[in-house]
Amino acid sequence: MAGSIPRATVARLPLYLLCLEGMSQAIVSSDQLASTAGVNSAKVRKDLSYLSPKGTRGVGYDVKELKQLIALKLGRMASSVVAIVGAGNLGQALAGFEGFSEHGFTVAALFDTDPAKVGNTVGGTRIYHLDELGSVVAGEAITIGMITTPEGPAQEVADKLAAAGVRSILNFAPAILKVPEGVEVRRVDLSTELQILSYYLNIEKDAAG
Amino acid sequence: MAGSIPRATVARLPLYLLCLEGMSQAIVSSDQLASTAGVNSAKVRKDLSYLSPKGTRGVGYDVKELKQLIALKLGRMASSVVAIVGAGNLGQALAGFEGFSEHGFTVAALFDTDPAKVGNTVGGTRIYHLDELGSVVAGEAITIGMITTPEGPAQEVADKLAAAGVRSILNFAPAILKVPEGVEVRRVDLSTELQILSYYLNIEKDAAG
DNA sequence: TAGATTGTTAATCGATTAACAATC
DNA sequence: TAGATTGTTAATCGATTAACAATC
Repeated sequence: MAGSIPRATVARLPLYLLCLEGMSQAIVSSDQLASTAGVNSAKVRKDLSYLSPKGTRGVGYDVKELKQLIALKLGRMASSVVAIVGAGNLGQALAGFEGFSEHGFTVAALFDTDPAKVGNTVGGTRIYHLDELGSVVAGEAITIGMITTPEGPAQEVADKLAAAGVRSILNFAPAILKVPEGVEVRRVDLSTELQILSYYLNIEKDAAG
Repeated sequence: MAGSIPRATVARLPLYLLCLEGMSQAIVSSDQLASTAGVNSAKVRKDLSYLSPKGTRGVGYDVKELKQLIALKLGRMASSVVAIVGAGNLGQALAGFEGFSEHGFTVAALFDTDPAKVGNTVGGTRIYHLDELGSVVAGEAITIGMITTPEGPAQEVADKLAAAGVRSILNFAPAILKVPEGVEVRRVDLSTELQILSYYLNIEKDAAG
């Protein structure tokens, strides 16, 4: 079963893909990939073994084959359609982010409640009113939702996304969302990241001082 | 020594803080905090025990006291000064992100190489030329750098930040950065997050179909 | 005292990695 | 065959959590 890949391994697959994309060679060894990715080579081999063995002993892995295999496992072959809720600075920035299309994601719609924004387009993507969420999600076959609203409306937006059938949410709002069973939420909290950085900055100072 | 707090615990402290900030009550039990944060209550108690015991048996934790204690441990009492390199959509969005100032971070400068942007201000923050990085970092006492450039120049920017004495980098570019010993990098890769989401989206479909 | 909840121990779990047989 | 590197085992490590004595 596909679900038997450990979460830690799944989280590293995009990293390996990123490393492979920057390589010009045809064959790569686990040692090379490991040092590029900054991890242990045994870990690389173990991680890749979940994909079904694709390396050649004594030689290494075929870069092109490996890229396809990882992309396939990540479900990237069938392009996913994304909606962004919250057409503020961050939402608009994400709507224009080229990295998404490079990895098989299409931003099909932005949503907001501001009448001054609704109806406009950002980089070719139309801004709809939040009330239209249900019909647009269905019409555009949207499977991933990104929440870029402030903290206040985040939970309500999550509820609407879940009700519309969206099962994957990437949450940029500084809020802990309650969602029904079966909905996967990943939180990307910029101040959390900064606070973690800040902690290590300070213990370094302590150690030095 | 401060560094003896496990990395997994450090990564959860901002989450607890976020949960506590949303609470109106004066006292909270590990059970309540755990269910709000979505983790096990034994984990909460263990995590908090690294801060030095602050709870009262039979009662719980004082919310206000706990907030201050976590903030203190995270080094947030002394506000950190941030530079953002790359004044594109994402960089400008981050420069205007209120969440930073709410958590004791000040964005002191943006950097870019585009002559059309240099000299402008975004939400009160000035855009400098990348060549001025060294002097501005020193002058503004910048300790954290955020890289919001495309993949191409990301490594060069990291080199310049490290050379300027910045020891904490938050990297939004889809690139694996090589940095000197002692520099902490956290990568925030939006397509990585989407790919992980996409994986779980697909195994769910497999299980259902 | 009786009830509640912490702080901590010890068992468990899962992830990491050294080591090496398999094999190209 | 000799050299290299995979795939996998088994040991190790660190994080999680059930359980409970301590104690408010």
